[in-house]
Amino acid sequence: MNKMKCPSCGSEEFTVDRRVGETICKKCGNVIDEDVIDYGQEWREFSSDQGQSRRRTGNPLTFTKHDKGMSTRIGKPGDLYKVSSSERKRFYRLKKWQARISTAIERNVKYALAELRRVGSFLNIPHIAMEEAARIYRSAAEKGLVRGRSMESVVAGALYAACRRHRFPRTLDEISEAFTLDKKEIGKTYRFICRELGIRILPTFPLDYIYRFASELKLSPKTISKAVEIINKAQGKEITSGKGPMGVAAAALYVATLICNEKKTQREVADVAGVTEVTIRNRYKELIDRLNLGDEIQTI
DNA sequence: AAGACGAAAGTGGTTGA
DNA sequence: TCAACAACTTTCGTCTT
Repeated sequence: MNKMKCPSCGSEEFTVDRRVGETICKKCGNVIDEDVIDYGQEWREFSSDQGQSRRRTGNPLTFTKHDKGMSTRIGKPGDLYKVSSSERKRFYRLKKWQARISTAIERNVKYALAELRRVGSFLNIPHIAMEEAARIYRSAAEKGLVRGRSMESVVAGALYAACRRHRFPRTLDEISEAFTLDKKEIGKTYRFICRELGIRILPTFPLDYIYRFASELKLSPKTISKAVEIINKAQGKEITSGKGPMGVAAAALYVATLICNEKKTQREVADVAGVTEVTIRNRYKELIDRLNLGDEIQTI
């Protein structure tokens, strides 16, 4: 191993920031080298077999880049003029082919992922769910499921599915608003791609929604924990099964605000939860009856 | 005047024959 | 493929604060 020297101060000590792939001089902070290999691994090993087969170098694989971050480009922009004129012809041809290899699917996925990133940052989707959504979209595109449907609706469906899978559910309302798409259409494509790709989506739980709704309503921690308590009790008594989880979450929050003297109107709660006041009323009546919450509300 | 309540009719999706 | 169905929505009139 030959020793590197910092060109500006001559120091031989460096730190390597593996996350961004930079080698930095310890003394003067000069960036000596960029794009160094990340020695970490982005995959998980469940057995030594798997570990062997997955071992590789390069940037981490990611599904949120259309080529999974593994693109190969023939020639940087300026390279064409560094070779002799006879070579240049061949070089040019290779470049052209490279462009052609990028098929219609790749192009489509590229645009789709751009859209996905836009909406993802708008809705603050966790990274893991974004990766999942990208993966689902890619599979859908490769199976030709996008044909006959709008690209956006498939992206939206993939995102919806990914969010639910990772227990960060977004409501169809939120997603349809972000995409400016019809709710029904997203629901339809969502079900379609889940069926075709064999994705099994479990029903969501009221608890998955509580924290997000609560923070949108700017509720105090005390009220939130009360709502969580109510949900847990309700689930124990099987009041929640078969009911829409968002309605249950909304009702629990509404009751919690009454108990903790932090009143919100049914309208306010209904709006953030994407259900109607009527649903809240129906649910919260059941909650009060079955959990004997009546006394708690009166003893404020 | 705003919020809560509840009845009644309508919606879209699921299920089972 | 169709009808029954459960949950939820929309709409609207009434009561309460």
